[in-house]
Amino acid sequence: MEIHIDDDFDLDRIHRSGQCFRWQRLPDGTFRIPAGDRCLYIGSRGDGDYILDCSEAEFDAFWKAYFDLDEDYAAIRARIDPDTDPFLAQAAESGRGIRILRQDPWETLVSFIISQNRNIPAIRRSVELLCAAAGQERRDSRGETYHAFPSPEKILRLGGRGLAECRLGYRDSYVLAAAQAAVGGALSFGKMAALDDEAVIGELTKLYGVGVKVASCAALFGLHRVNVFPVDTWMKKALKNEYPNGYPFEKYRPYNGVFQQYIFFRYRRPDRREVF
DNA sequence: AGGCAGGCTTTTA
DNA sequence: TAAAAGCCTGCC
Repeated sequence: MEIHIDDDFDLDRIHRSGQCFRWQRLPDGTFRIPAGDRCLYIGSRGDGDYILDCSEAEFDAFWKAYFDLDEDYAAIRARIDPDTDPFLAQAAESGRGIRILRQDPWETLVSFIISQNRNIPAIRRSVELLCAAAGQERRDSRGETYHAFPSPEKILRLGGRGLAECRLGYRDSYVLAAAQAAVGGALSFGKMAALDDEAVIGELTKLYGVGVKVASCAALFGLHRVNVFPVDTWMKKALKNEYPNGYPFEKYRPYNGVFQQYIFFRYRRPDRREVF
């Protein structure tokens, strides 16, 4: 099917924004996007026109929400006053087209547990190894195989020995603990719907191996808490350099998480070997 | 109590 | 050798 998108929407920038680790950019510029147990091919035809390999019914039922297409990101960017915050205005311009995807909470949590103390290529590799080891094998519309992201049960079944082959290092016990919590009921994303952002992060940081940073990423990218502002090593540098007198969180509510993505995108120095 | 140093796996510049 | 979208433990 084909769609037209007027609002900010830049697949390449979303791919490089560090919120998703399974997207692949094919040589022809098309993106292959495994998400949950689905896989989409989407390509730009220019002028906001896109071609997708799914039906309109599947687009309406899943991908429209996945890309957060009901949100007006141009309007969010317009909240920035370039005269009072020139750095953020510049960052938003460099990241124009980034959207906060509505990714699966479990997949997002595990991906960001895996992310700690690693660079993005290494994260991608481990996530793919995990999916290949424990995720259900499927075929996309081109007949290529891909693997769904494994459920907590499947990760438990894989066990510590299988996880070790995913090169998670010391993080494998964290992933296992999260899977146990999910199966045992201690971790329930459904119950978090009633909680405010702070309480959500409080719940997530109860998990072994999940600190404030990973919990913030899971909340922002997996639970779409768009006011949550993850602070990692890059953001620390950015805040120190650009906002020595403090960052105006109150001013940018309730979209602090969106602006965090612009700043992160502007500030992060990608590894030279990152192939996009 | 809350802050801090050191350790933890793996990979790559 | 150091650093990479960190977190845990132990010590003070």
